[in-house]
Amino acid sequence: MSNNSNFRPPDEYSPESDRADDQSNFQFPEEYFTFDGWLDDYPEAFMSGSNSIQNPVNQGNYEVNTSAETSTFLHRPAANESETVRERREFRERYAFKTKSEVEILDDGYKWRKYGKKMVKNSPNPRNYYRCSVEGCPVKKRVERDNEDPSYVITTYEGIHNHQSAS
DNA sequence: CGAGTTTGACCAGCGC
DNA sequence: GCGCTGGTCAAACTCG
Repeated sequence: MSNNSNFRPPDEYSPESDRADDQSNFQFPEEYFTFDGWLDDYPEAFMSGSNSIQNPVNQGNYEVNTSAETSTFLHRPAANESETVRERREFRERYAFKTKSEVEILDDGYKWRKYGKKMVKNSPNPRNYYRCSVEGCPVKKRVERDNEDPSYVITTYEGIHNHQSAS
């Protein structure tokens, strides 16, 4: 089991190994990190090529590949004036990643319990809903395959963990 | 037997 | 209202 207090991005996974503590077969995918969210606050750090960005969701650090060729933003936030405070807050607590992976169960250092699955419009792929299995922790995530390129998995985190990495 | 998953039903928000 | 859509519930089921 890992006791890493920092968030570990979902790409820290290899199809050969689905255990958090078994890194023997670990290898980064060629394009291993993309991220969404907080375009207002993070583009400079992102574009400057720094290797680490503070994760606004849980205050951990992501180790990121910030090269322009391999990084893209997903779901640019609506930047209209009518955006309400509530909408803005909701957005800030939501964070999405696109990861090249053959499997959808990505080990990110937390333990998740699946609670739903849904076909979504305009996509042949189902969306899966997970909740952090730590009691009282409000964090949820959604996992679905990229409609455009099914070799990618899009993981959307929502909420802030009220505990350190579990499992 | 307990924990997690599956799956259809249910619900709430939104646009018409 | 009404229907569509996305999100959640929960009973039944599976698996270790």
